[in-house]
Amino acid sequence: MLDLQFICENAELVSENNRNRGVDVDVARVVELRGQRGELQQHGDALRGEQKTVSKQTGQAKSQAEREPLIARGKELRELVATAEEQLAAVQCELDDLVSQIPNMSHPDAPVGKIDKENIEVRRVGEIPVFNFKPLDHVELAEKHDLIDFEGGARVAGSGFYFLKNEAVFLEMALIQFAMNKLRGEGFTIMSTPDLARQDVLHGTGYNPRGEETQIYSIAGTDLSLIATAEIPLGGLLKDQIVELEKLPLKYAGVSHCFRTEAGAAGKASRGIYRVHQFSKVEIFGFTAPNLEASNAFHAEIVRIEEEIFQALRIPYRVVDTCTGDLGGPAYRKYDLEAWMPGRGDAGEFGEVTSASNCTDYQARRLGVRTRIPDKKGTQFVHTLNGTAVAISRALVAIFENYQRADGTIGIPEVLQKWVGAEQIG
RNA sequence: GGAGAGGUGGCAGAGUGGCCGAAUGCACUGGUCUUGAAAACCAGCGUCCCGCAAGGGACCGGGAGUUCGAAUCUCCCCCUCUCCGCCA
Repeated sequence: MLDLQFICENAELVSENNRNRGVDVDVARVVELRGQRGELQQHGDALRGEQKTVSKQTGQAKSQAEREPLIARGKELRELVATAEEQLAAVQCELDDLVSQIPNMSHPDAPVGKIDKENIEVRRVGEIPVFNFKPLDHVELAEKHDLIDFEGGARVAGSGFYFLKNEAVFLEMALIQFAMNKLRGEGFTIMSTPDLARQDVLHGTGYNPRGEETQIYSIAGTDLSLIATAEIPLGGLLKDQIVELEKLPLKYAGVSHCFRTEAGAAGKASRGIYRVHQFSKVEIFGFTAPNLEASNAFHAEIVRIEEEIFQALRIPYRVVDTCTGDLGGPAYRKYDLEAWMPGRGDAGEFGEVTSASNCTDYQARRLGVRTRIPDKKGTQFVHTLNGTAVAISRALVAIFENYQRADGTIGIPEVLQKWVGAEQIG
């Protein structure tokens, strides 16, 4: 959520940003509603002020005769206040609805574009493997080595679910171990998070469980939903808290299951475990001081760590600067890592494996995470950032496909071998 | 899941219908005193909304209700603690 005052004072700028992001919100209407809200609020405040005075006088009145006209006026005021509050609530409701649709502002250097094709490749790292045989994709490899049971997953929970089997299980745990150790070494507090979250936490982090095209599974009869990422519980961790400035930045790494309905993704359905309803992920989340120097620095740190993880796994990747139309609501700037996946497309393609977003104060404003700055009155919203350390399903695709060998075996990345307890599969 | 006790400012904790945005203590900030510190004393010290400001308003877990008036009474919900049951 953007600051309402900022929106109204920079209506043209906000509208332009909306256009760049492919979002259509009537900003002029927001300005109009804000004016109405101010008037209604002052009107209501005045009525409540009188109500307060009258009720106080009623309490101090000495006789019944003195009291009666005051009580009568009080009854009138109760009606008037109720009406005023209804009007205010209606305006506030429309205002909230519009404001919540306005995306964050964008970094001035973020590429302007509508779709992911317009993202800009920043750099490539690692050697794309050349095979002297026809490489298999991860589904074929998994079948050959009995690593994933898709039929069993479908029987239990439907299409899009799967069982990991054998070395794939150890690989999952090894990737989590590896990422968590790395992050702890970088000074992060490591967490294992709830896999469910309340409605207000979902909303605060920018996820909408009720929308038509929601990615979120909801638990019937409760206000809980399955989380789509540990970003949700980690963001909610400090909901409505005031954090001391000296404690920032707060750096967390959380492992969780992630659940996604993938509604609307039917057309882009892909083979195997690239796009699934459930996977495990180690997520990075940070709260920084409320200034761009602090959050941009932490953003760079997240990207550095993500790259170091994929470098350590020896998987070739490229870094992509996400264009405005592909940023989503909360991000101010976003970098994705795309790993080389030899089994994808006709002759291999890059596929997204991580993303790193600076959400500035957009999430914090909704979540109510604030800090105090000396010499500034009141509180300021902190900046929040999130990034993927490792999404297991996507990482497995990249590992299987890049590490396959002519003899049919699959190598295991050296840094994971001590946890997997083997050097290769097969 | 059952029974009970609770949820008040940064923390502790009083407050059972108007004099309460809220006693008191601790913490914190400034000052006096002191060579300095401590102690003592004095003063200040919540968040949010509207407003250029002066100022006004909201907030005692959340929501609805009763009342001229609710931290205080009623109902629903959430959370915490204790005990019992169940259970990884």
